[in-house]
Amino acid sequence: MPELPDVEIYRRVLERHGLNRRIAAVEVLDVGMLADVGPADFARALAGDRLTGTRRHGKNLFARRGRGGHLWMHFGMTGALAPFREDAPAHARILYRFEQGPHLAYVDVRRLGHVGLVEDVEAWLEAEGIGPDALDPALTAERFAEALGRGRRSVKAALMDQARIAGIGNVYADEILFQAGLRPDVPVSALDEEWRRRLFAVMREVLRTAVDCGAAAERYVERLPDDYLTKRREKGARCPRCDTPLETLRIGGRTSFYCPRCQIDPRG
DNA sequence: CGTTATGTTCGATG
DNA sequence: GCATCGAACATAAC
Repeated sequence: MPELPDVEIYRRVLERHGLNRRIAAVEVLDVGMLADVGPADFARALAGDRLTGTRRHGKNLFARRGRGGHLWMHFGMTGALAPFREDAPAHARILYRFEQGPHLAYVDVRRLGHVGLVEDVEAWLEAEGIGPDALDPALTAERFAEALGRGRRSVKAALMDQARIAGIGNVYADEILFQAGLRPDVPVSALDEEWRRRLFAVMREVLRTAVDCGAAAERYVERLPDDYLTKRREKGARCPRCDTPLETLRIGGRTSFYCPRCQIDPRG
């Protein structure tokens, strides 16, 4: 589930296994994953180099290269970064081989992710139109409130808009709205400052909790608090708080789970 | 076979 | 101009 918490875990994987080690070779097993760079240039840029630092912004992961510039990864819907020693994991698309294992594999079943080279991260984020990271300490409640906007757009669509706040996807948007007690289809124009502050605090809490529970790990969902909606994301499930059957909505082509009793529309 | 799935982008439509 | 909707991308699981 590569949303912010999952990508944060991959950042830690990269930090732990990929930093300051000489890259012996890069194997591009699927050229289609590369964005704006050919396999030969990509491999040549990294082979012999070292990664000297990591950074995550929203769902994007960057690794600083010793020679300058950065390696960039986006995980799409099914991407992951996994260490391996002998055989590469199933659906591995790019292998980063170090002189001694473990090596790292960029894995992506559906191949909707992208990998490439980025020179200047700040300039790249600006050019891509990506908003402030949801967990950036510099993101204040005031900036968050402003970023949500004031239009007719639904609060869920706004939360998932990477140009406004970067890092939230379908699953965590539903969780944040459940924990905040807000229906997903409420237009942002209906949110007063108090609701915006509440949404901000809940967003931080939910994302931090997901990271702390080891997002992206096998069966990490089980470690989430019992009152988390994410544990019940399936048809016919009931609200973890009041046992009311959950309902679904389609917003932006994606399914939204919500509790019709615990989540309200501030307009009444 | 049909439906759905954590993301993003693009073209069409309101 | 802005927001929304469906389709597309590609693959697996139920």
